[in-house]
Amino acid sequence: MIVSITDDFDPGRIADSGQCFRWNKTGNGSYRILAGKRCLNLTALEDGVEEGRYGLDCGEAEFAGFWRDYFDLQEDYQGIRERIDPARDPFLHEAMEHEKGIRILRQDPWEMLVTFIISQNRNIPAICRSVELLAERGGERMRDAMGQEYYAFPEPEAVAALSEADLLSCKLGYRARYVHAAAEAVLCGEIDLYALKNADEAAALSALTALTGVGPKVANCVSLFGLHHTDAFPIDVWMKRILSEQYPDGYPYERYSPYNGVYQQYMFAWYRHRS
DNA sequence: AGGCAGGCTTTTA
DNA sequence: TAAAAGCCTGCC
Repeated sequence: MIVSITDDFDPGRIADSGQCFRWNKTGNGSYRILAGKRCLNLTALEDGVEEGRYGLDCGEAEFAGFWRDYFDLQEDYQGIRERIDPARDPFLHEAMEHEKGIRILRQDPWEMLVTFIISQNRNIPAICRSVELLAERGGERMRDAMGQEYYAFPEPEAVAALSEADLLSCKLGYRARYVHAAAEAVLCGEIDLYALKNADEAAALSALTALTGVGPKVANCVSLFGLHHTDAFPIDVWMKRILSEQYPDGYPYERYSPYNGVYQQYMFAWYRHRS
């Protein structure tokens, strides 16, 4: 099917934003997107008809039932950008001008929990490789609409069933036991990730950080990318630099609520591209 | 109590 | 060799 997207939407910037690790570039303006058990092949159409047209290898029902929500298409990102006064916050304004097109995907909380546990102390290529290896070890083998093979993201049951050697072979290192513990915690009901979607932000963060290997940074990433709590504000080494360099007198969290996490994404991406 | 140093697997530049 | 979307443990 073909879809027209008029609001901010730049697949290249989303793929590069560090919120998803299973978007593979397959051509000029084309991406193969894996999410949970699903796969979507997306291509930007340069047919001169109008801007923002994309070809998708799924039908209307699949799009309406899953992908529209996944891309957060009901949200108005242009409106979120326009809340910022350029004179009052020139750095954020500059970041948004350069990184326009980023959206906060509505990804699966379990997938985000495991992915961001894996992310700690690693760079993006290494994270992608480990996630892919984990999917190969524990995920169901699937075929997309074109018959191409891929692996679903493994369910908690499958991850819990993997041996320590299996997990170590995914290049997880010391994170292997954290991933296994997270699977056990979900299985035994120690944490209910889906219930956290409706919990308030503080409750979600404290439930997440109670898990072994999950600190404030990972918990905020899971909250922002997996629970779609748009006020969650992950602070990593890059954001620490941004906050100290650009906001020495403090960052206006209150003023930017409830979209702190969205603004964080623009700043994070821009700071990395600029330096 | 709360802050801080050191260690941790592996990959990448 | 240092750094990478960090966290845990032990020590003070």
